[in-house]
Amino acid sequence: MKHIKRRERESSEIRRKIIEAARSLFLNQGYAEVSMRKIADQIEYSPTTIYHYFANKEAIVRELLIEGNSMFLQTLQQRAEEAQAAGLNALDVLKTVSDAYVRFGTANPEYYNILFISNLESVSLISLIDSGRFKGFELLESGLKAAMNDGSITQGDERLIATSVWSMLHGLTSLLLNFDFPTAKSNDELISFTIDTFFRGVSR
Amino acid sequence: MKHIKRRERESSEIRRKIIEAARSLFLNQGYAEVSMRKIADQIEYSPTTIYHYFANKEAIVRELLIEGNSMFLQTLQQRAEEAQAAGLNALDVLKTVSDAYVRFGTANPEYYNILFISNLESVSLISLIDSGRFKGFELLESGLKAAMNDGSITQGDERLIATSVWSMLHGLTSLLLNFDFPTAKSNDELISFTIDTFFRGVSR
Amino acid sequence: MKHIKRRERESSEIRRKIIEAARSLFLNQGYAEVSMRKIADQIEYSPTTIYHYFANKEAIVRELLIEGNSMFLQTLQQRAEEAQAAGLNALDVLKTVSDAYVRFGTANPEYYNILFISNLESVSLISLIDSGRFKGFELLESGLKAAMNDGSITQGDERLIATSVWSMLHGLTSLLLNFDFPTAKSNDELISFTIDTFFRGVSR
Amino acid sequence: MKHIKRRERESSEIRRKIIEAARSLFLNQGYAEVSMRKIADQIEYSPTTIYHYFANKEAIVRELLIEGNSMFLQTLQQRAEEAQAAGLNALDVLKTVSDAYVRFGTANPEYYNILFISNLESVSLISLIDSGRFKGFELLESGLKAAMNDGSITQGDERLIATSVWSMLHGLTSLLLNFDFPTAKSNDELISFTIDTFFRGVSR
DNA sequence: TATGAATGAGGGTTCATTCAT
DNA sequence: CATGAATGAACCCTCATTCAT
Repeated sequence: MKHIKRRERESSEIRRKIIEAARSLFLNQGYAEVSMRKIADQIEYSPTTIYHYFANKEAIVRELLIEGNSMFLQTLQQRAEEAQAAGLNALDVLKTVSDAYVRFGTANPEYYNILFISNLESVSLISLIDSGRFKGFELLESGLKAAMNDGSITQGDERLIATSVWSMLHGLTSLLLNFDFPTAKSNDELISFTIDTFFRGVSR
Repeated sequence: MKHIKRRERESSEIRRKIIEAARSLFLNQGYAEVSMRKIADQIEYSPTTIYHYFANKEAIVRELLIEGNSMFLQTLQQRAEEAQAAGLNALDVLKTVSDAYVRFGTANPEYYNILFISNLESVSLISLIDSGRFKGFELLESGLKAAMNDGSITQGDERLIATSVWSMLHGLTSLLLNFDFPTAKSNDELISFTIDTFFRGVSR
Repeated sequence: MKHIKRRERESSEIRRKIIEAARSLFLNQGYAEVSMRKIADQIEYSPTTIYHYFANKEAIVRELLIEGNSMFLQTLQQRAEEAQAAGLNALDVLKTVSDAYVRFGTANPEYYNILFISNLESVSLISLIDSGRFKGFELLESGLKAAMNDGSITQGDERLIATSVWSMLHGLTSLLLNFDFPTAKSNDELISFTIDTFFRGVSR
Repeated sequence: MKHIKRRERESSEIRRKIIEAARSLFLNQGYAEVSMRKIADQIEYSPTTIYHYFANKEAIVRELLIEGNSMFLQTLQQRAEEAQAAGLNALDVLKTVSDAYVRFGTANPEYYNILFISNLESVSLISLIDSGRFKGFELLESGLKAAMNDGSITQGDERLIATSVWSMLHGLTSLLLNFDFPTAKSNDELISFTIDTFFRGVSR
């Protein structure tokens, strides 16, 4: 009985509305500035109603975080597989994934920001350790290892290099999200130039 | 308030205390979590007193932003001059400045975060356009131009490259600030590895 | 609700569950801290369901009060009868009942507290006048009369003496319930000492 | 400077009003039913104002508790001293103090209830251990010891006897507070009868 | 029968801010 | 110059309860 209850509630339309409202509000105003009332107002329900679907404010962000993380990871993995299927070499696969990282972040600012801004104790803990923010990291590490093995990049500590790559990608994404650069064209250029430059730096 | 000269007010000791308390609180708790009362408590004055020195909460952040920006720029410029005085070539000067960027950011998280996190309408606007966050950028651009001229890096659009460098540096700083990496030693490694890698990518 | 006979509803299993959950919750958390939702959660039904069986929160307490009162009375009567059957004299019967009073109270804190703490207007009114909290009192009065008649205690206003005994017993119970006294052994000692002392005071 | 601030605030008239309003509300409605808003309404100030004088709701009860406790103790001590000064023997002093206990409780129901009902973690802890609810108890113990020494009551474990006396007194007070007994006259009778009876039970 | 949906009222509390002194 | 007093608005959240199904 409980399962039915839960499933029904999880697929509820209102639940969806709440999540969507929250996503857009969190994006535009930040976690602290978003109140349950604001979410309620946006979906035109009473604040109390929200508590039928989520235990508290944090639960909403947690859901968004998990959702965002899962989408993020899925996107990266898919792009990686496509690239491999297309016969790209390890280095080009890495570049493709890197590109996908930045593009996901800039295309889904609401998720990317939640993913990285969350100061929420429980959320951070869960997410960081548990919910696989590092699975994307592992993808990176294994990609690097493959590229080292096929000789396209120099040998080295793959954990260090992966962190370094991540820094670059996060910086790119973050800047693109937070500053208005002139044109979309220059964004593309910036992304590919930065990625190319970095990987040229570790290439043989 | 009327018969006090502006200079006097600005150099007041209490004003200093407010700024310092705010800086440390913003750092530890984030903008949204810091209240006027908390600042007042910390400096052991009444909340009202703060309003003698600042029109409102935002004015405090604005001041911090300006202060932080100025310190940031000064630090970068100083390091650049030192490096030039020491006879380093253009590329090494660039690397030195880059290193200084990350180190300032990680050593002064209170400023760096305010500089970049500010969702404050007026602050962001002012800061970006007005208060010269781009002066640091110009430093970068001119450094790159010099390196192109002396042939240590490849020719290219210096605006694009500067943005790219900035991305990398911001990503590094941001990650170092927001995640706990194992040891300080690995931080140093990460910084120099990333910077070296990037510049190797644009080197001849 | 209409086509169900009252008896059926009253003997429903869910009804029982509600009462039991409420009893234990009231005990552990106090009336004000217990919510319909908490009761519902405990029995794994929806809050709404409770309203099929009870008009409101107060009705639940009222029921508990009546139930507790009946159990209390029954226990006291049974002990009195047992004591008489065992051939104890009137004074010893009184002591036995007194002992039973305190033991019931400490063994069933959930009932005892509801019986005496209820600030609920309607509950208090009903209970005091209606629901026979005084039947226990009558038991006491008749026991005292018997002891006066057989000469084991001094003559006197039995209503006054009964109230006095009740005070003592309530005080004992209340203290034992609300304060943690060192050991169970000392509890027994305290009970028998107090009862003995009091009755020695009215003995011939 | 801080001391002045504090002293001024502690002697503030509004603070007094808050305490008085709270005292009467707590008495009539119980801790849980009393809200900051209700207190505020009663004194015709905004709820926020209360927070200028008390950190939170609990702090108000704590103050009442301490105040009540101190008054209670003082009353008992004073009566004990008076009795001794009047040349009463140890047993009569004990009876006088006992009488004073019940009379204080019934005359100050708001304090007595707070003193004994407080389920508040911190309040209970402090009060029970710290704030001297047991100082009254010590008074009792030393009174008993004196009476044992002068031979007016039987030898025995004074801790046990004191607890027993306390039970009786608390029971009396509690019943008198919670139930409406017919007349004031019978209250007096009940009190003296109960106390006399008990002490006759431990007399030689 | 039992429930999911929904809410208005109210809970304690914190906030930035104003104003008279 | 600094403050104490005061507040309205908002915060997250829980409550008992109703109603249609």
